[in-house]
Amino acid sequence: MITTSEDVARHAGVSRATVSQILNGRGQRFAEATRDRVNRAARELGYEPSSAGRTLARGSSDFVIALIPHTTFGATLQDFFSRMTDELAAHGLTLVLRLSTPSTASLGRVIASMKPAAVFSLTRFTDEERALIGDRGVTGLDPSATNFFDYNHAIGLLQGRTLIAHGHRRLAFAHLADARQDPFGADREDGLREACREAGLPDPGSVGLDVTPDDAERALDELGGTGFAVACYNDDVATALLSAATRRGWQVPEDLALIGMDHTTLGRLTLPPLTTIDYDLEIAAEAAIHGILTITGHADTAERPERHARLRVIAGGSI
Amino acid sequence: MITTSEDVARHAGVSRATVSQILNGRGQRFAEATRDRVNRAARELGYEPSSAGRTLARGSSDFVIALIPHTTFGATLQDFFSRMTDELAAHGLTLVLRLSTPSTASLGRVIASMKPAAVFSLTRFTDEERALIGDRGVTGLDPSATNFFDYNHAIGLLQGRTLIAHGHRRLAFAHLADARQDPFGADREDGLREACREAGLPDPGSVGLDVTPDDAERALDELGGTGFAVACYNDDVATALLSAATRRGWQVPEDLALIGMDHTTLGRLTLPPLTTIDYDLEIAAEAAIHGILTITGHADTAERPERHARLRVIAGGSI
DNA sequence: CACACCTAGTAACGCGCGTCAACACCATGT
DNA sequence: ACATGGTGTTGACGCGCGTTACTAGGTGTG
Repeated sequence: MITTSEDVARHAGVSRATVSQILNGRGQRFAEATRDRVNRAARELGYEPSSAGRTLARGSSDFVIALIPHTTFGATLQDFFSRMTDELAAHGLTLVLRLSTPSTASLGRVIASMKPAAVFSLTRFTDEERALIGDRGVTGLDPSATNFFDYNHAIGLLQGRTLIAHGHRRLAFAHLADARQDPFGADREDGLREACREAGLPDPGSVGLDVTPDDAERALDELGGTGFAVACYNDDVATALLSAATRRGWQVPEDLALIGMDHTTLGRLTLPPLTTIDYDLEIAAEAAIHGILTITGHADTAERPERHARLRVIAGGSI
Repeated sequence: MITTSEDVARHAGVSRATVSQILNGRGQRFAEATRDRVNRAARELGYEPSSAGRTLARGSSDFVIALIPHTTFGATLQDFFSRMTDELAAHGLTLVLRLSTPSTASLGRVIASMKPAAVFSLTRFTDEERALIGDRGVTGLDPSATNFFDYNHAIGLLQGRTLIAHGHRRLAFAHLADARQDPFGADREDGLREACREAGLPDPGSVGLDVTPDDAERALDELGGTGFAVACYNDDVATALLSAATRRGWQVPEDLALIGMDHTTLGRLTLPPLTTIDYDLEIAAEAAIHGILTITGHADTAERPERHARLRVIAGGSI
């Protein structure tokens, strides 16, 4: 049931070497009739080269490992990876997803055994991870390698500027308490801090919370009363704070202003609806894809997508 | 930088065949001293067998492909797959995640080239998928193969019984309108229908909606007025309906009763908090893992986890 | 006619590994 | 002295593929 290049060769009446070359782009050297015969045979037999054989012969596989952050994997991220999967597949690369676990041992084993063409992560590699990848002779791609998809600073900055433009002057950033869930938090808070500096405001405060009624209330206490404008790690955090504030009888945005991030569907359902930031993953995906194709030597054109992050403020009623 | 079994052999002063056998459990036949030398050498050199070589020699790889449904990939599912990753790794299997795309072509290519030990899916394979997998001589595992993790019928049933126990008599099921996002909907509605039959009630109604304010309102209209008790596909759907009902001035649960599913954090934040169902993925994970180990011939013990779904109703204020 | 030079295609090798028949060695029995 | 039976180890093969040196046949050139 499994078709090998040998089968294709026999079926086309040529040698295996011929098949291999024709199917791998080195086909100019052959007569057009032969090319056609081979291509047709491959198609008719449903031939799909064995990844293992190919890997062995070439020294590295066609797999690209994407580390997926331990954060909610909503529709946006799904589309992102879905897009990447298709685009890379068009270049013969197979995207494979791995949950990024705290223990790097498992990642090390996978990299060593898989010999991926590249390792990709939306979050910055830890030093451990970087070492692991480098040691195996694999190239990694993370936001630090290119600024194309490091929008997190820009996100915090935009949140800050938006709040400030609305006249808010006491700013704070709300993280997710669980650090694993908060992979982009530090960068975003950085951005917020920069916005404060620009406006001559003191550095923003910082709280961390779980998305639960109780912990949101605690976070409100930690913040220290009303009058704050909070840039939230994401819409879930904003929703939790909004809910706690409402229960407490605070008016949003008068007593507490909130700006979220992600433009989630649930964020549109609150009262007031959240003001939030929309993040164009389309462009980020393009950048990531281009980066990977470059690394793996598949980049067809030298042109690189120069467009920058397209962040949009989605007006709600929470600031 | 890459260590091969040849290196290990040289370092331990034995042949490659010896290394291979000792490292693959066929080591009883060797002297203990030799075993130790080989194991130590492998450890010192950080040897990790090449997946490609192994695959080629054995005919099938150590990869297990998990198709992840096109639905929100929240903390629960993450934990589920995280657990599977670790557990399978302990048996030498590498779990690899793939987004399940509508087009099966891509999946076919991946299966053909990867020769996975198994393909796993939380949702039932489509006929296309099943054919694809079978043709390549790969075994698949989906809920239909074992009832261990097909809890969806049970979920709908429990939602129905719970609503009925609270005195509700006009029931309906609320799907997500986007079929891709609603992979478990049909099974759950089935369960709800059974609950209605049990109680001698007419078949439940059925609506589909997007999680947006406007579409939730439309769904309320489609339902046809107040007095319904709605079993929702998940907490997001319930939240959308709750939000729309509140905006419309309906009282929950008096005018509209809602029961969700998933016990999401955001569902705890609404007013009233959602009554919902909690799903013990731990047990489902065990079942799935056991299934895969059986398929791949790695099952160490014949004992199979006999425990059944542990579904719990989480009391809120919405029914 | 000898020679160089293309064109079209192939034989042969090695990638890293698992497997198994075969072998060397030694102790035991006859 | 030789056969017998372990025990411990290895040589050699093949998995499917990409690659390279090479051959066979044709086409000019001096």
